[in-house]
Amino acid sequence: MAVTIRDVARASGVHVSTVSRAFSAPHLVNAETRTRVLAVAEGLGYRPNRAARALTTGRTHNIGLIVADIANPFFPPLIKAAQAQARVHDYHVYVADTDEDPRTEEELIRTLRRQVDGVLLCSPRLSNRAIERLREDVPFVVVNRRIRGMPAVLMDVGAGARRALEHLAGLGHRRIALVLGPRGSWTGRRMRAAAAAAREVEVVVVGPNAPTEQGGLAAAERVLASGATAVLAYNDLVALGLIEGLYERGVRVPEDISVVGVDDIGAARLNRPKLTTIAMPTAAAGRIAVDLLVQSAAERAAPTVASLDTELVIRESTGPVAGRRAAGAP
Amino acid sequence: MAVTIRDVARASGVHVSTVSRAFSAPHLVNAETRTRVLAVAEGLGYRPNRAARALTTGRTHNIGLIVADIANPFFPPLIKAAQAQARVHDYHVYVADTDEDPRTEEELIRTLRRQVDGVLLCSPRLSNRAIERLREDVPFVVVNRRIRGMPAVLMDVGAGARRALEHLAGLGHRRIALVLGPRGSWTGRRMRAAAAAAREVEVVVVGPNAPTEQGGLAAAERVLASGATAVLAYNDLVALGLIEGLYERGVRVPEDISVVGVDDIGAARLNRPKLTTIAMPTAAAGRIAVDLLVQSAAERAAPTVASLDTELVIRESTGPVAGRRAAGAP
DNA sequence: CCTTGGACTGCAACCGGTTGCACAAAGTAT
DNA sequence: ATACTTTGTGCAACCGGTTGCAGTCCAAGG
Repeated sequence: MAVTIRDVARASGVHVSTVSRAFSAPHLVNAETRTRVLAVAEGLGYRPNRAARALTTGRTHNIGLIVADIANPFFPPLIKAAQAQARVHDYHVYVADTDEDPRTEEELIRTLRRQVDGVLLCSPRLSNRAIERLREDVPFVVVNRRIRGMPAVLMDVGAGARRALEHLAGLGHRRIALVLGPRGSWTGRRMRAAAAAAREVEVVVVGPNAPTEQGGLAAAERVLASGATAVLAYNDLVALGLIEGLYERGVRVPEDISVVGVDDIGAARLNRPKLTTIAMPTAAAGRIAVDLLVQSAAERAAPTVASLDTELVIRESTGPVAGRRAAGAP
Repeated sequence: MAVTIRDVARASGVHVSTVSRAFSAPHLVNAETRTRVLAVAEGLGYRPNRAARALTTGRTHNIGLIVADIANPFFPPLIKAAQAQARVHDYHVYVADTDEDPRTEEELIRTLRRQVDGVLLCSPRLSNRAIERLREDVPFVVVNRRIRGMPAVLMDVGAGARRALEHLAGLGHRRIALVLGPRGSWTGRRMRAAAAAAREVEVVVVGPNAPTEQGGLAAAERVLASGATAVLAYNDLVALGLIEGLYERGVRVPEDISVVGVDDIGAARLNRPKLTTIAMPTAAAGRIAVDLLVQSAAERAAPTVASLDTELVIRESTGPVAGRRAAGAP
């Protein structure tokens, strides 16, 4: 059916092992033999069968990319970058979605385990303990989670949150609601820590919530009840949902309440008011995570942790606190 | 290293072939032998190696999913659904992004060819001829493209565009700009056909454009020059970019110009004004496409073409033509 | 001239499963 | 009791590559 290494060997009058080496160990074969073999292979449209190769070498040249929700706009740029970078290393990427469910996540890792050289775990919902157990079976690189002894790519939301709180404080806000996402989220904890350390502002926590527009929408009531004049939301979806919920209740953003999101998804730029948000370097994270994975699959280097900077992008959803504005414009 | 079928065979006192059959041909093995073997396998944490299995059976249980741009919000719901449905059939999904480049697309298909049982081509940029040539090597299912003799999942944008034009005509619009996407797009052609067939409205074509916010933004000038009072955009991103561009020029939506998008991406609901748009059943398309692929890989049935309905979702970006409104509210 | 070593290439085992075939045991028809 | 099925299992070849080992050829060194 498909053209195999034996077809190439026959057509070029050498043994299969020579063909094999022409592809995967060029220095072991005579230069002109090699070019001849490659030419024949090209002519026949031969491509090595990766499954067969994986069987002997133990390297599949596949990586698994596991995310909680592909449709969450935070992930696609990361997936895109990871997939592109994987191609650079001649790797293919399995993408799998856990639907935010830790059990699905674990099962996914188990089935993927033997078909990949490593797994990229993006904002995993699994416990540290579970992840450490599974790591016996397959190398991991985690994104936005810190697990000791495990390579990771972190985005510095803590610093971003700090800057956001300063920004809000500078606008005169003194009581700020932190609208969190799912329980046990690493980024959520970083935001919480930043909030706890903040001087001059008082932070009230609202949550946990679903990390979606719905979650934000549902949190609107409690945000109003909290008496906060500004909000730092778990992510942009929550922020946008929240703005929608506030709007429905006749509360204006930023006139009545300021809102800051996290991620800088496309909709943050498109929405009106345009969202002030902490931009996450998702594409860079995807690229670097793949590099770490490929590298950690190849060598036994010490696990690297990359920390990427975030950036506060100030747009239209934040403004001076209501009282101050009135005072400023007599 | 990893536990293999031989480990299981040894531990349960049977031959490897019996273990193999316990998994993949249950009816050929004694019921109690089978349960014993499965129990041992479970205890050892055995999972069959798919690469090895693929080698003999010729079925990889992988499918390739090729899209032009993962980050384009049209695709993630489709990818998510496809991936979930694949799991139902015990398939894994490679996701690959062509960056809108036909050459990349072709190369991707070539490298994936032997590692998958079939490829899902979503809104391919490749020519029909090229696709027909490649199909010798691997079964395809195409989404939003019609190629004779090839299974396909189509979303009926034509009907959607017709309804959108009727909706606009009903609001008094007589001159409508059709802001297209990339040259040679199937959905673009359907929209064009629907526009050409429209009675009572005059349609002017603006394009081609990039299928992105940038494309829409860049088209704003030409839309204004066209003298149209309403716009049907290639997709929601273009529509949102266009609205932004109009807004920058002091033109209001829907007060001055009405805009209809296509896709119903998340941002369409979040944007203000909320976008009137033709909702595409992307999740259903992903699910059905996988079913067709799995089925066409298994049997040699006649290629099926599934056509899915679209729905016009009327929100806030469309309204009565400016003159009429004035007349209606004296 | 013989030895040594390097550069190539072939041979064959092996990776982890699947599957056609042979065969034994048990059940059924005659 | 004999012949014929049926059922369950083992044997071994095979899928398409990789790789350690051995053998050949030739150039350089002694």
